[in-house]
Amino acid sequence: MPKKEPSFFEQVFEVVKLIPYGRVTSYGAIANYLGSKGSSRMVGWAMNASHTSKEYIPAHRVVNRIGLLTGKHHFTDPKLMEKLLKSEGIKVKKDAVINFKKVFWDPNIEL
DNA sequence: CGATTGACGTACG
DNA sequence: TCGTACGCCAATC
Repeated sequence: MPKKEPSFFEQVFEVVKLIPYGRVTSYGAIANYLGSKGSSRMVGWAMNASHTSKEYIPAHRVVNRIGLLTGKHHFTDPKLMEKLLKSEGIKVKKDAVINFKKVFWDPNIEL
């Protein structure tokens, strides 16, 4: 009975999948885009559920507001997150995104 | 159905 | 400037 309804997660997934190559965004930005600004924790929850999602969610492009890779430990391999980001031209140093402000992608503005 | 959790963010001391 | 406390809201146990 594949009766799935549009849940909070799907909205987060959609936005995350819309993140362009070589760009990153923050949990708060997504939460704000969904209208629930302040509920940044929900975005984190959604990402956790992304593992169960049928579609691939580039969660490595989502970091916290300071550009810190707080969610790297939730990946199959912690170093995978940095590797993917570096692979997209994003420099990562000590679990932090370099030039975060420059590569930051805000759905509220871009969309 | 109530309590707990959670990959954040902001406020306050 | 740094550390701690609280709020957000939905999902899971």
